[in-house]
Amino acid sequence: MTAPLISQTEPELRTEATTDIVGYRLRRAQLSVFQRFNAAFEMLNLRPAEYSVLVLIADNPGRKQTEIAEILGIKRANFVALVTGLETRGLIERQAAPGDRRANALYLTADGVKFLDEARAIQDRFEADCIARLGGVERRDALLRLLDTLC
Amino acid sequence: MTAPLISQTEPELRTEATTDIVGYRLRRAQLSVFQRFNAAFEMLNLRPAEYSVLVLIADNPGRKQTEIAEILGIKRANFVALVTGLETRGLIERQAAPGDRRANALYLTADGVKFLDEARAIQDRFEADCIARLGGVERRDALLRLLDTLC
DNA sequence: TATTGTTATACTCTATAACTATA
DNA sequence: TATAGTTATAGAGTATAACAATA
Repeated sequence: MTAPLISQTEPELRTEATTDIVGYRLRRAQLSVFQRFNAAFEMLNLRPAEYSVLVLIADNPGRKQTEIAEILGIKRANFVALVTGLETRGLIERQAAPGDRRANALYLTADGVKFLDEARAIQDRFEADCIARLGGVERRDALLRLLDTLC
Repeated sequence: MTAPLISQTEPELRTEATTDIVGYRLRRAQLSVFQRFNAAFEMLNLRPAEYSVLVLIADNPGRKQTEIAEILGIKRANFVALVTGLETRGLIERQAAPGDRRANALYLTADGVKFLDEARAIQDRFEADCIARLGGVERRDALLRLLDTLC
């Protein structure tokens, strides 16, 4: 019922004032999910942001770098290295944007399409695991709605 | 009902495949909450991790550096600079730990206690704002439960 | 031998300023 | 003059290895 007055092992720390806080729990959950994501994508050597970029390019071929970066909240200066990395791996291409010679239009390569097929399969399994942990699709949707109110 | 076949402004990007994902929404919500936290604590010049450290020391005076660091998931090597920063500001003290001359026992100073009073007041208002955004304490609790399943 | 605090180091992510070529 | 991409740079946060003092 109550804690023993004298603990024989290490006395527990009082953590409620720090841990019963929305921001703290959000951070811990996000770190945990990203760690599992990185483990799942270790063989593909793909970061969460890189996965998002590939999917966005696949679903919106020919868009400019800045457009893709903006959606993900990545500064265009920091987006350069990310795009260069994916291009060096042969997954995407920078092409001349029609009508604006300053801009790069982004496209998946054939290798990028194949690679993304694998990545999407892994992500689908990963998302299914998240949904299972949450206790079903309804609870996943409830979580997303709650998270949106915090943005 | 449906989108116009020809858009007169910028055609919208398809983002569902990236944005309807637990990890992505978690990251966006966490960044948003931390940005507001940092804005609220700008006048106190206090980071989220620093606030947590002060609260943990206040509620567990005399604990060793490693104990506090472990709870927050901070490597003890990285914890040194954080503790030194708070000590340099006169908010906490490293004292000799009784019974173990290797360890530092952490305590709030008198200034630290006063400072933490202010910080706690700000945090209480901040948490109340989070609860209001979420739509009440029940929904906040529901969110925390859902987040825990992901850890 | 193992642990505490520490230093050094490196890698990621993020933020800003400034340059170039185009618009 | 403004914008797209780029470079350089600096600051957080995080990770590992290694050392001295102590257990």
